[in-house]
Amino acid sequence: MVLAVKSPAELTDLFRDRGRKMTAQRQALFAILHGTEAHPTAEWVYERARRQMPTISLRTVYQTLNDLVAMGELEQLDVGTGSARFDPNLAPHHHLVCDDCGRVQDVPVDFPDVAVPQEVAGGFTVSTTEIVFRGLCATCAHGTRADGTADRAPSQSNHHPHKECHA
Amino acid sequence: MVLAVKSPAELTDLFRDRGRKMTAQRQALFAILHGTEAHPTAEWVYERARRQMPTISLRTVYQTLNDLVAMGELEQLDVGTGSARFDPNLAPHHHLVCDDCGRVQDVPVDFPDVAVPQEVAGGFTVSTTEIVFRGLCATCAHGTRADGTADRAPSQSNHHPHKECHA
DNA sequence: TTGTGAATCAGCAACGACTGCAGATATGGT
DNA sequence: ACCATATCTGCAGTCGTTGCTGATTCACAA
Ligand SMILES: [Mn+2]
Ligand SMILES: [Mn+2]
Ligand SMILES: [Zn+2]
Ligand SMILES: [Zn+2]
Repeated sequence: MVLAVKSPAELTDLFRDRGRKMTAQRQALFAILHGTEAHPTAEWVYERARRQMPTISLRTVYQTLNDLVAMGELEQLDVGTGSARFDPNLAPHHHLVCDDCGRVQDVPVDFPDVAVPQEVAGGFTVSTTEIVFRGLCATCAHGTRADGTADRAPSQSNHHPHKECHA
Repeated sequence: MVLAVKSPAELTDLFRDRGRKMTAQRQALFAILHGTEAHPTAEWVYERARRQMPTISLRTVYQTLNDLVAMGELEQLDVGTGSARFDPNLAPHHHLVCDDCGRVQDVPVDFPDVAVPQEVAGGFTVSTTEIVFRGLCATCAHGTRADGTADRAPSQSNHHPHKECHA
């Protein structure tokens, strides 16, 4: 575990400080987020929340996740797996992404030499640097046959993540 | 200009070699792709194609772009700007992305030191490394006021690219 | 407690990007 | 010219996400 989102109590205070109300829905979502160190999608958070609160709406999950992102308590990433991932790790870091199942794993390593040389920047002002390493996770790599062909959708697959493969 | 997609004639040969037919639609699209070194979206290619061939369908544009990607003559990237970008530059390189207008610019620089250390890889097999530098392009940076606030949608804007800002 | 107004929620329609489908059309070898 | 089939067009459908709106709930005060 590297760094998780703040505790439900702390997030509650943050919301209250901003003059916002506290609701059972937010409490439930805060607890779920605090209990995971993965990179969940909105849909995954929704499924989790529904277990405790069957009437919660997907709309509210998106709303709350967006609020937390706007407050800087959660980061949103788009690694091209179809839906946005929400990252509780606020420390600067990079990611490994499985091309097959969509699993996302932190790479808490700093690469100080990575910078855009003046001559190619063309007036661009760089504020963030995101590195995505793509490949196969340990689980998906095992599905490779001796002849090198994979037993799963190969190149431009839609790589729909397997259930629970939201890490 | 770093590297453009192959000429219409060469692409035609490639298609014919694979037993595929040549059509006016493909010819038009090949010409458009060969004439741009930017990172166009399917929609942008469609608008261009429509000028010469008003009846061409967006479906055909997607089809052809997908075909070229499958043949390795074009690369597809998702930099989180809403729609896929198609990249005629097949040489390994990275990208600068404007958070405001969505402009994409090549960074033809190799960073040999960027690798995932064994201890954090967790069994992952890395096949590609993509670096995205985010910030503001020269044009969008000019819209900043003296007090530091921007005159455009700030943080979580939908960053709809300006028209023609497809570079 | 009870009242009040604003914040929030649930549900559903709509949206943008993209794909599946099927009937119409065009290609290229004979 | 003829035919088999690759391709094209148009449209419906999917997926992730957001807009809208009436109903509900919270926070605070009377
Ligand atoms: Mn992360
Ligand atoms: Mn490029
Ligand atoms: Zn995997
Ligand atoms: Zn810009």
